[in-house]
Amino acid sequence: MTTMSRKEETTRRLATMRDVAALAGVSVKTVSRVVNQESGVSPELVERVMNAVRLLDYHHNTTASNLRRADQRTSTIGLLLDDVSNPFSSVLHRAIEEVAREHDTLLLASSSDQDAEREEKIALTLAARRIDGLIVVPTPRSQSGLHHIQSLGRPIVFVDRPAVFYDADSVTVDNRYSASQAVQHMARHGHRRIAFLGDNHAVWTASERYLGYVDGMAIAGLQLDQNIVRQDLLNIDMAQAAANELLASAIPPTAFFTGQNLITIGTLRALQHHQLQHRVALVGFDDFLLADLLTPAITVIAQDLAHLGKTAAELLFARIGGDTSLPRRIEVPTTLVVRGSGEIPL
Amino acid sequence: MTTMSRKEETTRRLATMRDVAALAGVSVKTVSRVVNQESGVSPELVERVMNAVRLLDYHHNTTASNLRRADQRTSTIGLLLDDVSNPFSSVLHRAIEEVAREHDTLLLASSSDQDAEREEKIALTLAARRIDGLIVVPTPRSQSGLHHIQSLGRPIVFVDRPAVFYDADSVTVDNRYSASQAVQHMARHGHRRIAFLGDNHAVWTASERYLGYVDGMAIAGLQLDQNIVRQDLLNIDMAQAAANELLASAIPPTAFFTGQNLITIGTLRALQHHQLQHRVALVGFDDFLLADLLTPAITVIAQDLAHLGKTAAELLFARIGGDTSLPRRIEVPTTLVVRGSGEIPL
DNA sequence: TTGAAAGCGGTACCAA
DNA sequence: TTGGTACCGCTTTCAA
Repeated sequence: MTTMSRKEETTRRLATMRDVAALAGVSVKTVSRVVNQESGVSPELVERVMNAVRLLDYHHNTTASNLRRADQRTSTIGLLLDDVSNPFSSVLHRAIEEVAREHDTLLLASSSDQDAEREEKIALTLAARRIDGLIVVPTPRSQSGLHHIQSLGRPIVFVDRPAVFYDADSVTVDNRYSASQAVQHMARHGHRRIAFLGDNHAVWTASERYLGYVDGMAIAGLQLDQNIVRQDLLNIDMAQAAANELLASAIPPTAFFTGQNLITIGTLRALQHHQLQHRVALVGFDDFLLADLLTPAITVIAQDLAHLGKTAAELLFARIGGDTSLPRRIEVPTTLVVRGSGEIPL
Repeated sequence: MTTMSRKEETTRRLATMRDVAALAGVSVKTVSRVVNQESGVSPELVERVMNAVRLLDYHHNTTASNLRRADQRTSTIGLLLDDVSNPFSSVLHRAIEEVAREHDTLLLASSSDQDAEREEKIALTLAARRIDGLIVVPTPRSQSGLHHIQSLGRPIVFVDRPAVFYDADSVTVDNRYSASQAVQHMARHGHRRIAFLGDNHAVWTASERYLGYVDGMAIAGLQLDQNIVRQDLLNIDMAQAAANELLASAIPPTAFFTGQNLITIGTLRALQHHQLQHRVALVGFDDFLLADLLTPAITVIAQDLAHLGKTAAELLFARIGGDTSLPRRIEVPTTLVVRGSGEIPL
């Protein structure tokens, strides 16, 4: 294995099929056949071509190949997430990657930061790269940007939030039902004054979870009190502040339902600050690492992200493969994971 | 905004520059100029071309464009991580994405699962796509696979672990020094019997951290005892079992230095199981969400992953931009975050 | 079984 | 300022 100097490498032109053909003394078409492992080439020629490939360190050029190819596939799909670094997105990413690998497909992953403008810009460059399809967690004001992909005729599957196009697929969880279950769970342990702390209400999941909270309160026969409802909490600190404020109020809640990961953590901080973590009940939406190691351990509604991602990816590849059946709206189930914090009695 | 039926879309051929040129009544070259925002086209023609673009819903084809382009850039870089879903990888991913965005470059991200064979396969398909460069967290037995990228003349930057090519750049943290600091920190609080729990010793970071542990013990004047050293702990459960065993032994350690995230968590579980979390000291390598919310809060050596990723990405883009200076081995500093668990006295 | 020539959708080069 | 033509590296088509 000889390693060349950087200069030599960048100077030298990469070997093409033409070069390989010349060295092997065959036509370009024959090289193409061998490289693509097509049948019907004599073993002798295969041998000669392969030798030339090794000698010249030839590397196939997918880009050029795709240009002329009949199916126009790039073996690449786009993945547009809120933020590749948050646990929700990255676990989803991994599940999708596994399915993609089975289809010999690579992922162009990007973070939209829930910004529709950024989403559109990314969609445009993905369209220019002629991706085979897109899996997207849409931003609240999505819509127009993703149209670039659709007008290419490439399928889109929406994840975590419903499709913004009537003819696209989506895979979500039943946020509303799950949330109502969480509230009823605490009501069953005697709580009547259950607070709701929620994310940006413009986000579909957040509003659905709020509706579920309302449902749950109604089903349990409890009075809704807007004084113990706080929405649009965008980070840990805001959640912590909101929880602190409620805990310090005249008639504090005896239980909390938190609509998202970071909000649960912020609430936890507030409870610890007031030394109330063993007296006030808490159920959070979304599981998180170490939830079982805290004292008390945290009861949560867990989404099966691996399932969510796998389902979305399989749906996308079915579409890429030519499945033209009616658009589907798939809902994957959640699980109430009982660990302690949600079972603290009144 | 009209939405077409799926059938119509897949049937219809996508508009090309030729189509746009025909409709606008100009040459293809003029369309190319307008689309690429080159100067020197009369405003009137720009207008006509843009109208045709909109009318035909023309989308530029990067793939075809790159084929003839002089610089042969694909505006895509590869990112090869252990596992896109683990927090370490995904935070790194995000930091790199930010820098890439400034260069209008997309990321093809993949998980190697520390498997050299998988790494090679991915490297090969990335090479075929003619990525502009690669950022990689190499697998323990890397080497040959990544050669595919190098022989293309594309730069590689190694992250978290040293370069396997003498002429490539790397960005790491000083694992050995940091680990020795952690050990000395606990020694300063009176501990003499400090256990080491480590990851797969074939992984460079793991072995460096073990060496740092040895250094730290020596500097603190403490005796090394292999009975309280456990390596090759590959997951939370193995770490938990190892810690349990040590805690139940005749002369248990009074402090633990854990070489990695999941090992810290496994050890934590064991300590909680034995109700020893307030009596046995613990410092872990790598910070993690909620480390500050546990009781006691966990003292850790934190890596600045955003800094690590940003540095690697900037280095890569410098190389892509033509920087041919000598290979660099950059080390970014770590921080000892004091939170409680590491300061439990003997 | 093998190869020659045309063409995929653009850009480079040079002439008008 | 605008356009014609060759050509990027590969696949397709069709003939030998």
